[in-house]
Amino acid sequence: VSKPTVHDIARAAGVSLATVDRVLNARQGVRTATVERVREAVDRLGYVRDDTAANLARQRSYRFAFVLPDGNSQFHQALRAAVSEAGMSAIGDRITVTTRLVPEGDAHVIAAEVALLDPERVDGVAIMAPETPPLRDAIAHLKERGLPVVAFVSDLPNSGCDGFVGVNGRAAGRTAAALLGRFAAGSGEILVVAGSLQSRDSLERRHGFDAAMAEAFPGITVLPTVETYGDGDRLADILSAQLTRRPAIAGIYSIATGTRALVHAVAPLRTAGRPAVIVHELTPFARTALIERQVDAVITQDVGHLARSALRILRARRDARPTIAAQERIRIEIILRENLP
Amino acid sequence: VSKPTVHDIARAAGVSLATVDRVLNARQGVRTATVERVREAVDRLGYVRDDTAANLARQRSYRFAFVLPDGNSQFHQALRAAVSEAGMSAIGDRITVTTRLVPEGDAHVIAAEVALLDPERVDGVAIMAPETPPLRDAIAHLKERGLPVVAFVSDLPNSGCDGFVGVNGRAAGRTAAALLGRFAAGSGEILVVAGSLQSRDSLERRHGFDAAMAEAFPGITVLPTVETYGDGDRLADILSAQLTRRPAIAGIYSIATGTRALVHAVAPLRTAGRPAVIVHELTPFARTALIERQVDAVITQDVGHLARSALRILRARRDARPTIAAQERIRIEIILRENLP
DNA sequence: TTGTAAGCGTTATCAG
DNA sequence: CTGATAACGCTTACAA
Repeated sequence: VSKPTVHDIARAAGVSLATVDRVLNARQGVRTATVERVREAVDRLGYVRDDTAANLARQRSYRFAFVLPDGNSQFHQALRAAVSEAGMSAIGDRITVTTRLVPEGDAHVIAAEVALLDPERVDGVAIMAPETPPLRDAIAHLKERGLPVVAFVSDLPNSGCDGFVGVNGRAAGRTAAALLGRFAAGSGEILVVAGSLQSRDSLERRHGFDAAMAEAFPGITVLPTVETYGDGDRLADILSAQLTRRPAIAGIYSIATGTRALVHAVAPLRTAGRPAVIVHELTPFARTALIERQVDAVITQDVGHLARSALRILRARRDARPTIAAQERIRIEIILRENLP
Repeated sequence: VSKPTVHDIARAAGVSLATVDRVLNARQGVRTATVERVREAVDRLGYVRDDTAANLARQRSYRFAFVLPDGNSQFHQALRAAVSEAGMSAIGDRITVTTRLVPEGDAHVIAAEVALLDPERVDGVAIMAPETPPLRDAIAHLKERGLPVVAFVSDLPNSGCDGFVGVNGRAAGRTAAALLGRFAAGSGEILVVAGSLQSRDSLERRHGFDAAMAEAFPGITVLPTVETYGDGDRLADILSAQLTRRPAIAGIYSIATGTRALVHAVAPLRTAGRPAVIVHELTPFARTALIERQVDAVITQDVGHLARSALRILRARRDARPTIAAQERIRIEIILRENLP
């Protein structure tokens, strides 16, 4: 009662191993009648390909390149660490990962770096970068050469990528709103703070946040975004001014980078957990802030999951196989002090 | 520059394949000097064994058995579906999964079923059942025969299992408390409802819930548990009586089974989302209730992740390999309407 | 104590 | 269009 192999199929269908292999891998050059005969044998015997044997024979190796921003925020660091770790533990599966760091804002340098990827030496690419015309061109160029490309963390909806590994920004913003609206008991004012509001991600979050607030918490007023441009002192000044001048402020939402400065500025002004504070990305800093009750909730995504998922998708694309959708969907996670992993 | 193989090692050490295999697998019958020579070659060339090839040659297959309760709640159904699905997609990795359903409460029948598992025909076992003396004995018996056993969903801390795949019940209860306390704005009364409060899981959740409430929300009173024993009408009566008699009720926590009856009873009595309702396990029913705003949050665990993790751990144990701890940690997930997967 | 050779279940390269 | 036949990297009788 052991599992049927290609030999069994070949015998049952009265053909050779090679022919079985051809229909199994949808190669051409087989008569339709023969294809049918093999197909029939396959599902009569309940054949399933042994992937480990297949991989062994295929001798295929997967060289994947990640293009990541060189930013030195804790989130960026965690992301790079996760990619590198996923790469390490995937080496047993014949996959090797290389990472190219690119300057965060420079569209041309990024595009140039992507264009530099040699389809002879790379089997797939994951890119985390803002979508720009030069980048689109560079990606199109890679795809012409048959390279699978996935958007990583930030979506690239108009670049014809083979997939997006990350979360929906609007939904993430909506989630923050639902939580903060309740934490603020449905009334008062909300301060939204951003290191800078340039990125598409922040904008999407902001849209989702505003929409959900308007729908579910009409009693809440969301104030215009405070942008800090990385200036911690300026932020501290603004915040203390706002918080004393506007006693109705019931919640603060750190929508993008700059969480650290924000928390440092707000923490000394909080009393009995008010105003409520919600931030993005479970970095070491955010974890500490959660434990010390300086932050009430963190909306995050699992960087390990992101990295492993990108690898699985690239490999599947490379093998022209489908992926398990449910396993690859990245969750928008809500972390409180109590369910900290 | 390709990865070295046993052949390379054999050549470098001036011995045969078989000898290399012997020292690689720590088999005896090799002169110490030879062992040394091979060892030297191994780490000079940086050899790492190709596990898939090894498993292929070894013809190793993994037959894993899941012992699951036959309960017909949606959570139980989802769990069984997830196990079966994980089994399906693991068959390419030489893993075959069988499931034995056991009556939920009957310690002796469960133990008997576990004792029935034949170490000749099964390579590992995952068990979801309450911990009882007969079950402990049955597990001890399996482990004597060298079978890996993991506790699934419910921990079996005193049975000497090789691992636990699931979440910490106290932490789950704490999470519910943190959320419900805030949703209730920190004051008022909380009703805790349970289909029945027998199970260890419910007790752990309740302990965590009470502890976290007392710590963080002194202004909240948690009322004694209402047990319903599956009687929906009785529950509806109790709830409507309580809710009219006690206007201070600000939140309801469905701690275990019986969510369905609870939501049906409470929904018509809710106004403007008060009292807040939190339940466990993201079943199809809970999902609908979330969407229709009859429930405010669901504390859950990913059943697909549970099943796949159990499989990975059993396989690793069987191969005497370590597991990636971070990947196997099951998260306590908080699901709102906005971050519904 | 060591070596030889035949697999494991696929895929790939040739001829026919 | 189809079929032998040789890999892939490792394990494992069986011999020496």
